[in-house]
Amino acid sequence: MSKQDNGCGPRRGYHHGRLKDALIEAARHLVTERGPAGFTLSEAAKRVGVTAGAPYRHFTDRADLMSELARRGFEQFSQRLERAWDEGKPDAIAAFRRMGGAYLAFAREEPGLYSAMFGNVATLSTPDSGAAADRALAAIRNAAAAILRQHGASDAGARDLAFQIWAYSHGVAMLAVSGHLNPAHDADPTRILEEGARNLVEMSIRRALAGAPAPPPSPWGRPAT
Amino acid sequence: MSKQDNGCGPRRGYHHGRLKDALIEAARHLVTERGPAGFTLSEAAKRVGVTAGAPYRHFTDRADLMSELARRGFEQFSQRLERAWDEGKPDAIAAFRRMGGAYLAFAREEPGLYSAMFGNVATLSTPDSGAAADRALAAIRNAAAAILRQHGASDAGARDLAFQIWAYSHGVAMLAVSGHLNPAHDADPTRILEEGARNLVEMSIRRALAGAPAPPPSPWGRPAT
DNA sequence: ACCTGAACACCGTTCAAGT
DNA sequence: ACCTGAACACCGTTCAAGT
Repeated sequence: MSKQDNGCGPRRGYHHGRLKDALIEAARHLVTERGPAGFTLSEAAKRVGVTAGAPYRHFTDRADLMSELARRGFEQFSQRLERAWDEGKPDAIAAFRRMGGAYLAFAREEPGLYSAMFGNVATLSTPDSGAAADRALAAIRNAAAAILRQHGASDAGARDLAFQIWAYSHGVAMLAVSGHLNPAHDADPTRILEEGARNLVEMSIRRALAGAPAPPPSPWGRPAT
Repeated sequence: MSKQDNGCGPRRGYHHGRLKDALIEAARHLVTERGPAGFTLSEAAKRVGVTAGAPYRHFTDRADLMSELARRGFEQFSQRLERAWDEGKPDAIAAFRRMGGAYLAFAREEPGLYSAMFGNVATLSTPDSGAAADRALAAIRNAAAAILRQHGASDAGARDLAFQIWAYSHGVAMLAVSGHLNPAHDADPTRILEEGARNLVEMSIRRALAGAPAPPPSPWGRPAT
């Protein structure tokens, strides 16, 4: 690897060497700077010093590159969630709160990447990126099950709790990233996420301990007696 | 209005007459068919039988049209939420559940429009569309306050509950629309929304009745005793 | 006041030709 | 095997010119 560069910036020789990685890296930067819609294949190619047609040797089209970017995003995302969880130490509740913080932090640090990951259906519905997304959900489900068990409840409701926590985190993250939830308006995303997640978890524990894993569709407001 | 058409399809005379409305209507269809990213100013112009430059007599640019589309979307959205709420009849809980159903139904019936509304920050951050969005949130907050009051609690926590419900509904709606939450995978969006929203509401009532409107940041899992 | 027509820069994509 | 160069259709945007 004497004639090729480090993957960032134009290269010298005729062949690039690591064009695929370099393009994805450039795409990540573009998406961070200008959002998923602002990303352009041509500009990514130009940034790594290559012609507009060159990417088609490595990706079938623009959507394919986006999908690969999303896949890597999900992989990184899952790792950060798992690291924050840290096997549930020192206890499931504390670890779970850390994971919630990591979720929101990722979305806010990389809003473009996060939007690309969860943006369009078609963009990321390749099998690979789907599997990576599943891993993130699995991390949440794993944590939910640990919390229920630690509180002496059956973890039968872990799946539902995980979906609730995921949807809630996603909603808070998206609203925060899109500016609908601003601290100035007395709506600090971190606080909203913490309190709502706590409510979902606590209620889930209560129901599990009450022995009604799937309460029938009755009018709510008070627990089914 | 003898020489102009009904706003859909090509017109006959030199002047269109209702170009602005016709363009927005065409945009709505395009966004429904192909998503917010698939919408093209040129095609909208072509569909209503006008040159590509004509829209610039009514909109400053593509983003301006999108913003106006989002504004109308929010207006419609707010109306549907308010209609579903129906002044809280017959009781706040039942009305609230109806509103949740209306929320999800809107997002699923008009996924493109919903994505456009909540998609990009810059796209809809005009004052007008912001105000329309606020109206939707106000409807939710109003319902939250009614629920708390009906249960003999102070409505001081209505604002927080509204944000929680909104974020949760948004998360479920987005995951459902983007295909991450599919019924086949044992994750029916309607059920997830119902159960989670119920948990948030019930927990909020419990806390309000316990007299702790804003619990301090203590490790959760059990209510602050 | 409202729209056309032509123009410009830019983008996605293809493909024969170069290394 | 990998990239260039030229080409095509398309898009956003501008603007002088038409009605």
